[in-house]
Parts: sequence; C-alpha cells; structure tokens
Amino acid sequence: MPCLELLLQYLHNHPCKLPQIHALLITSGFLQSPPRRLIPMWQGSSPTFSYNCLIRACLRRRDPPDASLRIFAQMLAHGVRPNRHTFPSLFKAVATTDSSPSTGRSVHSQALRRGIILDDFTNCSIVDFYSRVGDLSSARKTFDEMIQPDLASGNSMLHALCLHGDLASALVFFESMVDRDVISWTSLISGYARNGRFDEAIGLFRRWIMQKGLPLRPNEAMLVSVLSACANLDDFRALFYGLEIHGYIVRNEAPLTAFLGTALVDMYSKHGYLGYCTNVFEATVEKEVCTWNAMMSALAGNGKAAEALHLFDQMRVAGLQPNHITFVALLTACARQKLVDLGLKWFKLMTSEFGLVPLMEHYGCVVDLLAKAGFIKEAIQFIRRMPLQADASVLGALLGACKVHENAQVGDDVGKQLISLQPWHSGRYMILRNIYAASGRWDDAAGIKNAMEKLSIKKPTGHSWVVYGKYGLRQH
DNA sequence: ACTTAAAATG
Repeated sequence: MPCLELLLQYLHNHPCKLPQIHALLITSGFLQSPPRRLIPMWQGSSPTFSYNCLIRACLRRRDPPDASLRIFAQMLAHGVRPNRHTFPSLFKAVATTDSSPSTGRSVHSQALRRGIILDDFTNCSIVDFYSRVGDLSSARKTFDEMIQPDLASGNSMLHALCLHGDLASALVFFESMVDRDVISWTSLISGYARNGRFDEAIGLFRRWIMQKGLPLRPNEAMLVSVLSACANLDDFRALFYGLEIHGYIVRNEAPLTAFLGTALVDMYSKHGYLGYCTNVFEATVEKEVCTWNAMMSALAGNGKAAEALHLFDQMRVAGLQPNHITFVALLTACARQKLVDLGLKWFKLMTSEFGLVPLMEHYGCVVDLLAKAGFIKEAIQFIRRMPLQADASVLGALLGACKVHENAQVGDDVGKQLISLQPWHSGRYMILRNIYAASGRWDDAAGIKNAMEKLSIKKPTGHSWVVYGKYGLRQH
C-alpha cells in the first residue's frame, strides 16, 4: 500500500480514477473522524486533505455539481472539518447556471457558519459564484464586506460587472482599483468585446500597450480577447491590429494553441482572408472542435461551401464530436449550396445520431435552407411545425428569401410581423420597401418610407466593397 | 501537497 500522499498525487494526475480511490479510502476507514487507520502507513495524514482532493478530482472530471456536493455532505456527516481549501472548489462546482443558485447559497451559509469567511480565496470564489448565477448584488455585497480585498477578488468583481453588461460601472471600478494586472485588463477588454463595443476594446488594448513601466507580457487570454474584438470590428484598421498580433505570436515562436488558432481563423475569416484561415488552421497544433467549427464557418462564409462540407467529414474522421455550432456551420454551408435534401438529412441526424437538441439558430438555418432554394411554402410549413416560437432571426431568413424570390405576398406578411417585433431595425423596413417596389406597389413603398421618417429611423449609409475586395486590398 | 480572477467557434 503506497503512502496516502502518493495516492492522492496519482489522483491529481488521473482524476478518472476517482471512483476506485474514493472506494479504497472508504473501505480503509479513512474518510471518517476519527479515522479507523487500518493502514498504519497513513498514520498522521489528514482526512480533510483527502476530502479536498476528492472534491477537486470531481471538478477535473467535469462531474455534475452534485458529485462534489455529495462528497462534501459525506465529509460533514463523518465529522471531518472543511478548511479554507475546501470552499473554493465547492463554489466553483456550483457556479454554473444549470445548478440552482440556492445550492450555492447554502454552501455560502456553511462557510459563514464555519468562520472561514475571512479567507481571500474563499471570498473570491463566492464573488465569482454569485456573478455566474446572475446575482450581481450578492456578488457586490460579498466584495464590499471584505476588509481588504486582494487583487484576485477585485478582478472577480470586475468580471462580474462585465458579465452583467454594466460596462460603465466596470470602467469606474477598474479605474478605482489600486492594483491592476494583465487579468484586470483582459477582463475589461473582453467585457467590451463581448458586449459589442469592439472599438473601445481595441482602444483599451492600445492604452495597455502605451503604459509605461513594467515590461508588457500579453498572455494567451489577452491576445484571444483582442483578436475577438479585431474579428468583429468592421474596419480595416482592426485587421491590421489582428495581423500585428499574429506577427507577435510568430516572432515569439509561440505555438498556435487551440484558443489562439481559433481566434485567428475567425479573425481572418470575418475580414475575408480565407487563405490565411487555411494557413492558421493547418498550423494549429491541438485543434479542438471549436477550431474546426471556426474553419468550417470561414469556408461556408467565404464562398467555399463545398469545402466546408468536406471539412466536416474530415473532422469526424479525426474522431471529434460535432457540437451545436458545428451544425450551424454545416447547415449554413448546405444553404449556400442549395443542397436542400442534404441539409435536411443532417438536421435530422443532428438529433437522432448526435443527440443534439436543435436551438433557434438551427431552425433559422433550415428556414434559410428551404427559402433560399425557393421552397417558401415549405419554409412556412416548417416554421408552423417547429416546437419553438419563431424569433426575428428565423423570420428574417424567410424575409430575405422572399426578396430574392420576389414573393411579395409572403414578404408583406413576414415583413410586417418583423417590423412589429423589431421597430428599430432599419434593415427590416428596407427589405419590405424593396419588395413592394419590385412588385410595383409604389404606394405601399412610399408608406414604408413615411413610417421610417415618422419614427426617425435612419438607413445606414451605403458603401461598396465589390470592386477591389473588402478593403480595396489584393485578396490573398 | 489541497484553494481564487481573464480567453475562442453561432
């Protein structure tokens, strides 16, 4: 029998062995207080430490939260005292939206009762827990009650404000922090990027670079956050920033991880540089599902739908499990190619073979697939029969196809529904107006124009990228 | 020895 420390070290590296080691610890009478100590070598080892390791192993195995909680309950039932190392793991386990906030609250009251609430690590994870279950005010309260919050807790609070979309407060909080590190900056930058404020995200990154003093060391998370902002900002300057970051990675001979590779593929894809996508994809060492997804979307979105379908086959040959996003990319590719039967086949297989329940996006893809190929009636039938109430994205796909196929009758109906759903969306008015104009209904077209003026809805100024490619640059 | 904060694909 090895000494307990070696056994727990082994568990740390091979969390899949949790059931066996858990069983061994139980049968050896070690997981109770006082331990029966049937194994003399384990004399002097701490049951608390063992429980902490077991809980940690549940997390590493990505077991559901109640697995960790069951071990914690066993710990309490056997009179073993949790310590400051116990609670952060528990809060991490319950910090998912699919576990009920009340579970975490009771863990919180356990921590309070045991008086280890003065611990920074524990408080940090409590702030994080409340923010992830959407209870911003409890997160704030926990943070405010800390006597001297450390940097990590400050970062956790900053992240909470960003997650909640309250960027104004996040910025105020950030400026008021006494200490800031690369994680604080990354949190704020990704907060702006996630909330669609790409320009400001890049501006913050520039401000970070311009800082004097400490040598700057962007880490992977920082680069990925900035690349994501660069991908989504429709401006050639964003592409140049993205190129510079790529250059930085290459100069530092940093390996292209799945995170970096995915972010770069997406960035080049959104700016229309498909050739670079392929290069980055090939160079990415450990491709994960999302890397393949990004590359499939890049192909589907840049006129290479057939290649996207081929990549899907290769992905399965490589032994990866497609996820929801894979099927969005796949169905988009089928729609572009007007491969109606193939798309419908995959839509069915998505559930029957891959066990994925379609989301609104997938229904939107199928409506697009049918309507784009001219099957407007079938698309309407499909919308009637789908189990979810069609949202604006689904109806938008139908309206777009009505314009292409000059179906004024359906377009009239769908367009009006969409305008009542999204009265601020200028594009919806424009398409309906074009549909009216194309079918000679000038009075109705003028009516739309008047309605827009009355509601002061502005049409965005048009611009064309047709002649020289998106930025007037030579496409690679 | 066990504990905290940031990141990608729709």
